[in-house]
Amino acid sequence: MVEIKDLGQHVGETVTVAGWVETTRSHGKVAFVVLRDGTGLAQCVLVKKQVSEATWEAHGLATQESAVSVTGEVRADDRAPGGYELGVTEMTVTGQAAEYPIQPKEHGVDFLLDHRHLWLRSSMQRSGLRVRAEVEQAIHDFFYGRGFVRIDTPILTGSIGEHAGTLFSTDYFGEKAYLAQTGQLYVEAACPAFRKVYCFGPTFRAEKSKTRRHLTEFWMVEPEVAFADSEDNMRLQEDFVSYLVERALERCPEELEILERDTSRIEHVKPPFPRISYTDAVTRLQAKGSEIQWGDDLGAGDEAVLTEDYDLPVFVANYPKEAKAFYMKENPEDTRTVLCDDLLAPEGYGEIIGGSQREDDLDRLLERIREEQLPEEAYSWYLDLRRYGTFPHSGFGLGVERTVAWITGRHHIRELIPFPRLMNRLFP
RNA sequence: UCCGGGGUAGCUCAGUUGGUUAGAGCAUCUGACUGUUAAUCAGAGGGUCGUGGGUUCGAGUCCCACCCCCGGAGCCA
Repeated sequence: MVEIKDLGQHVGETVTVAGWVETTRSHGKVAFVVLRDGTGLAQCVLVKKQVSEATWEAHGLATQESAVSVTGEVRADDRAPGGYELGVTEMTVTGQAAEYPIQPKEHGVDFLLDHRHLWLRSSMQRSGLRVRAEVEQAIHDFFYGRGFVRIDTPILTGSIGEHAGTLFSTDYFGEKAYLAQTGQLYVEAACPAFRKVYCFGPTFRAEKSKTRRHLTEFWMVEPEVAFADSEDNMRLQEDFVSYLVERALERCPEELEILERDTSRIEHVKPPFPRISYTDAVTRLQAKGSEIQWGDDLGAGDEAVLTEDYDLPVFVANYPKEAKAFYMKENPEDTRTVLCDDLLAPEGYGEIIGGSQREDDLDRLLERIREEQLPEEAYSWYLDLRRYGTFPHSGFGLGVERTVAWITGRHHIRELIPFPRLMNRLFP
């Protein structure tokens, strides 16, 4: 059996391909079947006089998305999508499809999400998910190439990452367990073992967010580097994000074209990215008429205003302590703030990275845990990391779906994960 | 949780100041056609107008309550 992507190497030969019917067009004595096999599309041409009765009848049974097996001669033809077509000698329907719910036309989002298991077959969805897969591979390649060790962190966890209110809880043999909302604390623990580590997996947030940027289950990659400060951290981030964009451009040009992505918007994404401090950002926003006060976290509108001046992702660094998580290191140059950064993607895609230098001083970390009224016992093992050879270290988390949404130019991140979990959607 | 929009055929939608038997396109089925590109043409079947109540001679349309969906805010990646 031949894969459709290789048809060009078999011109003049008789081959067999198998796949699913995208559309059929019948004309009485000649019929066209467009076949998708997962590697490409091929137009199959049936001429009534030249095929058996069984094969001619098979085209009538080949309803949209039926699985079929087709044998025929490969020939080059400009009229065929892809440039090659199959002059059919034999076709059999191996899995006839019932009336297919998704038609080649506009559908509502709710309907499509109800049929996500079928929607995956559509060309835009195939393209978006293929870019996702490429970006995920690029993530591994980037870190592997730089000597990082991958650490798989637990999904079921007893300790808490950041804020208790946004955790999913579940019963764990009579005890309460939480679905991880970050692997960070665990990669910090692995840092003294391997120096440079990262985790990559699903994370869970029970936030009641209904926006195009939110999922309750999303994938995050979180590197952690020993002896790296906040500046080193941002340099790693811009190198990393640039590499992901470059890989998608290099290896998914067809997918980006199907997605109608204007690639000129991302082709120049290369280090360095602009950096502004939180304090400067507030001044700038106030000059533009924002009501924001120093100490407030940046709202979605503020982020949009800040990014509109750039066509690169923008770092906003050193937020007020109160707006950020307990584990971030105090900024020695302005103790109201912490050494951290958010990376805001252009074109309104929002925050794709949150990173920071970690607090490595035991007493200050303890103080912050108490200030935030977090359960101290649950963090005893995390505090041990400061007791036994504490060291400066930094890391960040990059949201895969938001990043891929930006790279592909898709409006909503739910299209960039195979089976999105949203506030009101647990099926399929 | 708050603000805004919406729910009519399998799907996407139209439906006038309340008025006879609720429409269109696509999909499905039947027929015609030897080169289509979301083929075209002719015909057919297909409806609990989100749910419950109310006003009215008469409600898809007006009123009340509830359910569900979408978008945004907050929160975050």
